[in-house]
Amino acid sequence: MPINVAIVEDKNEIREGLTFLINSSEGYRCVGSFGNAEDGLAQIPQLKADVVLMDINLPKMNGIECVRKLKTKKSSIQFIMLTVYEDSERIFESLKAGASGYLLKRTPPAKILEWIGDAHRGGSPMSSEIARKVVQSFQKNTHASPDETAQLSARENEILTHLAKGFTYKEIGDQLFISSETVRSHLRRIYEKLQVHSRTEAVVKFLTR
Amino acid sequence: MPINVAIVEDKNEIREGLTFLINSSEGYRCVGSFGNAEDGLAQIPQLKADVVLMDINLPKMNGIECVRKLKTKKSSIQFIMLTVYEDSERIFESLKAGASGYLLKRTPPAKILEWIGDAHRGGSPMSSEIARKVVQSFQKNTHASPDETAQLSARENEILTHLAKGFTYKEIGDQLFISSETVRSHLRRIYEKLQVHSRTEAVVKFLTR
DNA sequence: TGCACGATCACACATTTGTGTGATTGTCTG
DNA sequence: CAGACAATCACACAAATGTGTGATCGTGCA
Repeated sequence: MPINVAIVEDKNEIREGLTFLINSSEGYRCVGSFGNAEDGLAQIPQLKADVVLMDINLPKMNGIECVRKLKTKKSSIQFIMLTVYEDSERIFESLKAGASGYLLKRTPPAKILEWIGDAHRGGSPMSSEIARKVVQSFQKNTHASPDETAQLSARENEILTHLAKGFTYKEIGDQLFISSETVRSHLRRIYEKLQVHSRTEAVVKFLTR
Repeated sequence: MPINVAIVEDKNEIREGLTFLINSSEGYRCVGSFGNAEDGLAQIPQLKADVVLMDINLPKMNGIECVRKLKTKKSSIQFIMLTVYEDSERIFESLKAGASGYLLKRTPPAKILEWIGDAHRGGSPMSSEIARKVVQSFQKNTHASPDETAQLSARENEILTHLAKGFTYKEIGDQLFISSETVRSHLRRIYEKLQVHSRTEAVVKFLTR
């Protein structure tokens, strides 16, 4: 059973090149190719596609929007963005929309087949430049500051976790089977350690740590 | 100028295998190999290493901790985790610690050289199984909920941004040149739209949106 | 054995917040 | 032009929060 691939790409030359590449390779079959997002959106759900190669820059609806819509209809399809854009914004938007891979068009054709297989097996093929951008956002969102939350005891962390869900002292106390006064005691220490003076500040430090 | 590589790996066989692989390849040179994190931590800063291959499971200090410490000392070195662990927790911890790549040990040796080059050129080599885990966390953290924060007006967003920094009503008013009463008015509408009843809940929705 | 420290609880008081009930002004749109 | 709506401000009162100043109990460690 070959891997069924569909293509959405507006440049004829590239689209035909990819179609030829896929059809002439053992184990791969191109089951459809479209020059715009609208056609792809209408036809792809009927095809037995396993993997879709999606260009981002398309005439009307862009490829990211197209993935978003298709993914909600047929979540089993794996989408690989195939594009020239290297900026973080487009990468993240694509991944959020449900794409599992993101490749630059300058990827050598031979590699593309490998990536398609990867995606089909549940991997997330990414050019390593792209992966770096993703990793960086990861590092920014998590690492960054000295992280004072590290000095908190297990119990204090537990309290803070509940605080970060918006519960009042009383509610937290009820859930942890302690009095609200105790919760306040813990909070006092937490504020001291985090050097803050309100729930909100504490929660911000906790969530963005 | 070859790429200088150092290795931290406790299994003699693997360490020697990697050393041989690197030294027998054009353009690569192994400038050091260590059987534990402590030795690596002490020696690597003196070596002119470009890329370090780091095992995670080491006798005393683990590889993630070792990367964290080395990265603060010599941030120009690129670290690639080379391990058997495939669980999200270790992957994320490594990336947060400053690793730029994460490869599974079952990666074919030939590929490893390619990955080292990738890392050296500023990429983030990752086995596609690993990339998938990273992408998934990305999708979870961003996508997900209906995002009620979308309905907020520009001004309301501004207020919320300040609120999320932990300022009191008075402080926010001063910064935006409006009275604290007005801030309270805005907050009232914000709470309504977000369906919450406290600053903390609002901030949580805002930060995790 | 003694002491530091985390976890628990209590009371008091000032401040901040959440919310009900208003009002005024400007802008945009059908 | 009327009506919707965002932005501004005011007053009042109850509830929640922040903080000072205590106490008790258990566990680990020097």
